[in-house]
Amino acid sequence: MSVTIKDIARVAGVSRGTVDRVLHNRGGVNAEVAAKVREIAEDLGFFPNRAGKVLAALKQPMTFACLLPSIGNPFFEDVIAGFRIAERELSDFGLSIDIKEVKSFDTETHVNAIRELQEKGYSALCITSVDVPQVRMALEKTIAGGIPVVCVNTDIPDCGRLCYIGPDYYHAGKTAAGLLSMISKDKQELLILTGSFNILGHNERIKGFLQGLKEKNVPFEIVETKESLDDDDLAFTVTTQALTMHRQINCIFIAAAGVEGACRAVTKLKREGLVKVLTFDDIPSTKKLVKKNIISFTLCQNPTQQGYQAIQKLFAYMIGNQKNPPTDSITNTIIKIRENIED
Amino acid sequence: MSVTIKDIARVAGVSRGTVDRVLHNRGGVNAEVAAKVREIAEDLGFFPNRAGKVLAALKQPMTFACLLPSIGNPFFEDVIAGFRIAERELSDFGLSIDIKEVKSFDTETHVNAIRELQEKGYSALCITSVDVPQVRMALEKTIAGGIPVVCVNTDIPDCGRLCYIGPDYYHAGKTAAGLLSMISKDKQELLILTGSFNILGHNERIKGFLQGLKEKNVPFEIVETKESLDDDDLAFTVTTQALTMHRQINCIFIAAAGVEGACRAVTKLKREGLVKVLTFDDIPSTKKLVKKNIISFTLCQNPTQQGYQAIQKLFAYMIGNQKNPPTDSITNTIIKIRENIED
DNA sequence: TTGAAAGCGCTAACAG
DNA sequence: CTGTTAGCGCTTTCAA
Repeated sequence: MSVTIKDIARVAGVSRGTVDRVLHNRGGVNAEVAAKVREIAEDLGFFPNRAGKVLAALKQPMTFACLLPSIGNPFFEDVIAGFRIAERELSDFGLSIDIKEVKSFDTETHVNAIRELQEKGYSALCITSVDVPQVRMALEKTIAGGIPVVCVNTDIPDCGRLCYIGPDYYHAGKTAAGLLSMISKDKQELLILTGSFNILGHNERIKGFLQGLKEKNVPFEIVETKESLDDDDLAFTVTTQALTMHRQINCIFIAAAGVEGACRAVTKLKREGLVKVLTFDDIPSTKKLVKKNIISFTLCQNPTQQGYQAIQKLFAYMIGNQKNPPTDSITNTIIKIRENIED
Repeated sequence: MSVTIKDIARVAGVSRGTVDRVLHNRGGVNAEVAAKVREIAEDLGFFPNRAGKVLAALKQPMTFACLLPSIGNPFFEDVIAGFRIAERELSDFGLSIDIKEVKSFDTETHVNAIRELQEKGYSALCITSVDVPQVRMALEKTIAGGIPVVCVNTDIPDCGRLCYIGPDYYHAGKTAAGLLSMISKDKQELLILTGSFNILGHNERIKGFLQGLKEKNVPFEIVETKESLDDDDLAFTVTTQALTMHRQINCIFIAAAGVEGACRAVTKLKREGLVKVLTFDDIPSTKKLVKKNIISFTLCQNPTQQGYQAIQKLFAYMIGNQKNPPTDSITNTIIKIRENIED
């Protein structure tokens, strides 16, 4: 049995209330007494018991708010699923979760959403947003107001967030290059399709991909680079144009959404098998295309784990689990081909 | 705030003690009263609060025993790491873990180990063993004696175990075939290296691999099939022999341990690049060989997760988390190449 | 500035 | 057969 505040109180010759006050820096304790208590706690190797804390905390239930640019983006469904799993597991520890969904990565929308959540008095925030000054400032203010924040899927460094849970985009791009170098030794005539030139993650994937090709000595040429704005119809249009104009294209690297649209163009032009398609994530439409062999492989980032871990880490922090202080958690780059796409 | 036994007691007009007795089928309660309590609990949607249970359970701390054939097999180090992570997380819920390591899959050793653990009075067992009648009987007896059992990594069905946590070996073999079909269209002249013809998992991997090749219409011939007994030196010997006798071999499928030995043979005979090597798991020596491009890819099964989940599930069951009754959990088939081997 | 006590939800020991 | 009570570790409130 491990050491409790009761033990500390006994050894220090004070009451449990006093120990509690000291350990939470709640003030109103004689400095000498406080020092003594702290020393004893240290000596005895005291760690608060989570079960006790949780039980006591039940009187003031917690609610976390999650902000996601998920409207119209199926990718986030799995992140939300992760949130919900964690919520269910932690529900009888007094936790509940509200999810605020917005459309797109528009700065103003995000800033407003963050303000709104701050004002509503949530216990903590879990957000996917954009790393721009306005958002960062809004977050800094929230955090200064005592509301901890974790970033999921997209990091916003230097705003005082607790930690980041999500993928390493650059590395994922590089892995795509590694795999491509295994499945083909030909010169790669590339069509690069990105969501937006303004989104860091997409750019990082492309950078990693090109760097990986260089390191692997894969001969390649970038025939075209296009934005899809994560829209399937636009992706269809630009892909059709590119494939028609440049018959030599034999590989499409899709750094973002728009996968279904681009693949529609490939099949419409009857280029299946002639053009390799490399993608990210495994939303339902992408899964289907992997199964149909239109997509060679897709690199996934464990969205459900991201959501799950974010909530768990936040909760552990709130409850004061000092054994595991929050640290960044980079999700693995998971290679999926036809055979393991349903895992 | 959710419904508690206190609520049930109040509504039923009985004491909390009685409710507790009914809910735990501990007997000694008037049948009518019991029925009424049960009905009310059902109506109110009662789920016991884990924090409360855990706190009360602290008076009788639990110890789980884990049985692993891990001596001399580095694969299990990650499984053990998973055990330890779970133990740390659950330590202030009163859990501790003892690990019993044995060498090899010898039946008698396992039966004796199981008997020993049973007699030592552990709260529950978490085992990796062999699916043979003697072991199954030993487990049935343990379970009948009230000690729940989960199987990790290797299943032993029909013995009354709570659940299985581990890979789908057949499926992993099939995935290897899928990947191979992507990286090479040539006829595959195969050397198949297995650990033992008696170990189900190894056989399943081979079956899945061959079935996968057929489905993908990959032309192939099995030049040789050899046992390594999971021993690197033996693997080196048989691989050297096979590669020397049959110069046409261009692909080695290693269904078990012995990876380092087989690869040593490949480099010694200067066949790197000419012979593709396909392996499973990512023990340190395998990682190195993937980085050196000797191994084309290796298929992993998340051993750390296996260990972690096994303990978590067992604990959840013991504490009576009725929201998630224990179910099998098949770990993903994780493809690792040079670029993501360090994930 | 400090102590004492109540209570979070549950279990178990003891009375009756 | 059933109720009462104490207590798991912690927080919080009320007194002093």
